[in-house]
Amino acid sequence: MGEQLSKVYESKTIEQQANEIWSANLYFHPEPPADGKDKKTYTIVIPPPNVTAPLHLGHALNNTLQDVLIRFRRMQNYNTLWMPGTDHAGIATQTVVEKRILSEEGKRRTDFERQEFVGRVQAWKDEYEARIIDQLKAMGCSCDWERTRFTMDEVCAKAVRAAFFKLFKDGLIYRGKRLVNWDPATQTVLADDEVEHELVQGHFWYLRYPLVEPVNIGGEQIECVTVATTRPETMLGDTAVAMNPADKRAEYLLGKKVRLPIVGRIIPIIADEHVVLPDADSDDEKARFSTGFLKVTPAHDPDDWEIGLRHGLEVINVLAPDGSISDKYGWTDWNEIRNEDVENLIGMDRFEAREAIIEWFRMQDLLEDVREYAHEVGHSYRSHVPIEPYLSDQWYIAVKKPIEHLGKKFGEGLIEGTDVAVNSLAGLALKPLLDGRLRFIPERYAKTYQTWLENLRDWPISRQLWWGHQIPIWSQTLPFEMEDSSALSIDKLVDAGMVGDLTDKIMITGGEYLKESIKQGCWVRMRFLDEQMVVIYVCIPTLALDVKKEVIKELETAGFVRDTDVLDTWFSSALWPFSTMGWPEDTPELKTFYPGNVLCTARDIITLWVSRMVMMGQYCVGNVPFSNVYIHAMIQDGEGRRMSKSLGNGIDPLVIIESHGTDAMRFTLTSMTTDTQDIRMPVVSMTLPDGRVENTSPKFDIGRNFCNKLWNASRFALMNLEGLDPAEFDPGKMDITDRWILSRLAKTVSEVTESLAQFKYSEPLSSLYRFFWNDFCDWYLEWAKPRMQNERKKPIAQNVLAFVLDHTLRLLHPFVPFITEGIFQKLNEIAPMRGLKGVAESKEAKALVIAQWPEGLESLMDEDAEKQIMLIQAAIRTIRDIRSNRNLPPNKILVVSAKSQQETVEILNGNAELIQQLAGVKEFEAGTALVKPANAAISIMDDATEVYVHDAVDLRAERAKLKKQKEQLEKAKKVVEAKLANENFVTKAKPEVVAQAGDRLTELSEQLNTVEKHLSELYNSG
RNA sequence: GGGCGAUUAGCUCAGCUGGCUAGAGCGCCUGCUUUACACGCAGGAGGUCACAGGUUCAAGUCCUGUAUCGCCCACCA
Repeated sequence: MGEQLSKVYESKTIEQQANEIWSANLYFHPEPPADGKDKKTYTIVIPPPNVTAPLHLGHALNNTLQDVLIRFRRMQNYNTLWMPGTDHAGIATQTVVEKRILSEEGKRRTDFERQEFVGRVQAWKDEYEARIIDQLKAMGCSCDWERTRFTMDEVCAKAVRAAFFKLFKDGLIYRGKRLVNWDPATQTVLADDEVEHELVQGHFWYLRYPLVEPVNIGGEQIECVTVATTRPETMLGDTAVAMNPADKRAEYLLGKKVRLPIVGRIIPIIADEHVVLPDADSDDEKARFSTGFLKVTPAHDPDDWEIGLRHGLEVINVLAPDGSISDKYGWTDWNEIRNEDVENLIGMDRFEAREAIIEWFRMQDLLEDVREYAHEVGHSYRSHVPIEPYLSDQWYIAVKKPIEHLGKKFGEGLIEGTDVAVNSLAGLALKPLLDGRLRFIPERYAKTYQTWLENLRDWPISRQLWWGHQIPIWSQTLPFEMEDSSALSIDKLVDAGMVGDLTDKIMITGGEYLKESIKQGCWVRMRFLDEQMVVIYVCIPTLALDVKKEVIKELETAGFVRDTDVLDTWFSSALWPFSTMGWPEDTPELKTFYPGNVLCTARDIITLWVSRMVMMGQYCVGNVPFSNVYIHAMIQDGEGRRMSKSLGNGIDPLVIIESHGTDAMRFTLTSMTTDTQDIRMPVVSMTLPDGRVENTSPKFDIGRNFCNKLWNASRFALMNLEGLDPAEFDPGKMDITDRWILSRLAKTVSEVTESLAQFKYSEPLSSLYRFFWNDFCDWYLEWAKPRMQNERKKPIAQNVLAFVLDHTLRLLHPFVPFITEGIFQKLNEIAPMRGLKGVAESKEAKALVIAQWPEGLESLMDEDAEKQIMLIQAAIRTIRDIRSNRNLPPNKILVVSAKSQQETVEILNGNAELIQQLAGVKEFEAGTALVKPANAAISIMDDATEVYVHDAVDLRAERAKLKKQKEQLEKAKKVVEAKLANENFVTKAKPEVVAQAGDRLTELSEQLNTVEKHLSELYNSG
């Protein structure tokens, strides 16, 4: 016989004890089945948290939701795997470490050797990874900790190289130009989300560009075209002037040439839809400022870059990395155009040059106008200087290129209504959505995914960082010789037999080592710079093997250099669902647990992450990585703002765990999870016992109150379960409250099971809440109290109580795992054998975490019992209402009678004891022809049952109450009558709806009659 | 600019295929040391479901428009 539950619920102790049980038994560590198959599996891979910082409340939500699913399925006997791990988060992590080193040591990244700096980041990662894993454990996450991965660990790194190699070999990785966000102050590239937009009070300068030959438009001689710009200094790199083909002036000006001021470059006037037509009255600010002529600077503006691509314009870069004007970084026509005016500008900072150029235009009378203009300008979030779009070479993945050898498996041609090939990477991700193999919950998010993929552009994957997967490519620029220089393309070379497999026909001096590297599995590609020079790229599949090390050594001896860039963080994230399982090896894990079942994440990374995982899962493994994508809400504060460090409105999950307990936190988070896109959580501060002041939310009290109630109800139950003997159970001896609570339990089981399977959280939890609190605690336990004192009734009540408690714990376990496990362990000690012999069994389990999920209780549903109890409850509420209304003290024992129709009378009399117990009534009697005692208070129930509480009359209160009731009834009756008088309603509405209205009218009439009768009696009696 | 969403009680939210006499928790009011729980028990007040039209026998629910708020994506000559 065990000790009872402690008087006070202490979350910390309970959490610790449960964690010990779970980890000692490795319950979260599934083995791939020895026989290789059969058991159904359920897999979730964690969205790996970034190692930049400890977890926040959003993580708590995200991981709680996953854990609910995993625990639910584990109890349903699935072989469940929840794969945990963390993400190296390239730029974000590198930045936080750089910041810390700068503030603590005053050093910059460039003060370190690469290896040394990476070591520093590694140290940060080790610290935060450990903290994050601890946090996840504290949150109760039932991850398979034995399989914890990190996106840059050896297993994942191998997958990254394998995937990269595969893409490279398939010709999907190429080198291309791209405008990046350049921070001239720190001289680094910034990701888009590191660019802060600030409203800047700037100017629009209107610059005149002289035409080479004047043009006559409608009798008017035009000497110049005027362009409007906010960044005049970029004009040095202009290579065209564009106008909208719909512009009236277009027919005279298109194809004409302009002499670019200062530079003297002759540039064409071209047509492009992108140009906004001028309109002084337009709502569109651009149209108001536009002259209809747009200077095109492909090297210094993203839009212009696109225009340049469309028209094959020259790209001239006039800036040095520090933001000064320079002829050294891609000013291709410098030698032809150089003149004194331009040379004067060289070396000037971009803003200095801006002034100088404006001044030049002013002097030459080419500055037509200057207008004030407020606009958003991207600034570096680090140095706060305006960012400069800067042209650079980057690695790309071709996402729309059909992959020939996948045509057989995935099909060929375009997906209907799109320009996406089925067997392109984009197609591989899009098709499963369209044919239903991939589903979003809520469904609306499928649209985000679909539009993104349909409009996808090639994926730039290189980043100029040190922290990340270094690109596994060695390259060298070499001279080459070829007779037919007009055919400079890889395809042509292949055709000419010059490249082939690249095994033995390399025509580059000293190419022997390439042969060897190819023999070792490397893949080689070429890119021709011009007619003499070619870049040779060698991709190495994996660096794990010693033999590859030798290849590398040879390559490096021969002058090849490894690319210094690293891969975009999302590249390794895209592989996460299978890199964690050991791909490219055909591991038992991969065979057993891939593809997974559900991915659970927030909507902001549907495009960045979800789509890419599907893409790479299909491409690398040949199947979608998961069939369901559950998108949960994002947590905001009470004002609807995102929780963030800078606003100081964040809530630390560890603080809540400390103050309210993990289960309370989980309860609150899941109860708030409906399919809305945001959840608001009012933030207030609280003082912890040790004096710390921290943010919290009153919302968490809901969870804490629930846990406290669960603890106490269980404590009470357990106190009454000593000596329980299932052999003493006899189904025939169950009373109506037993039948009722079992029926309610059975319904709750089916509701919870069904809605959990549909990824609902708030719904099953509120079913459980109602069942546990309102049915079980408020009614069943109260009714059971006296039975526990009765030796004859006790065994039945005990057995039902134990069964219901046992099942309630099982149902609640996915949501509040710790407290339920703790109580379950006690229940096992005090009442090890449970089950309702001949009615339902309760499968034994050493621990709740692996106990069987309730099922097959349908036979316990009992409409008769539910109907009767509902009536009894209504009667009790009516009596309680009178008591409260008439100020009858709670301890005053009442005498009550009731008048009703036969059926009701029988139910009430048959259960008089139940009414007496919970309404504080000493005598209760119902009858069809009872007369109201003169001094009785009366209340009329919905079914017109009249309840008389003796010796409690208060004429004034009575009249007021009945009068109010009468008014309400009359109003309601009128509505129903009007409905039924409407012929359209009677003929067109569904028959059951009409019948319902009819019943309702009868009920209302009866009630109203009764009320009126008593009302008139009251008046008659003075 | 494109897309997605929200607007229901003082607060945070349910209300799914139209049938509603619109619900829950918190907060508020009244009463209560009822031997599991005051993190509790019993009772109660509180809503022209953002606004304007429309469809329908019937609209919180469907359609159109307006307003306000929010998010994502693109962009900012």
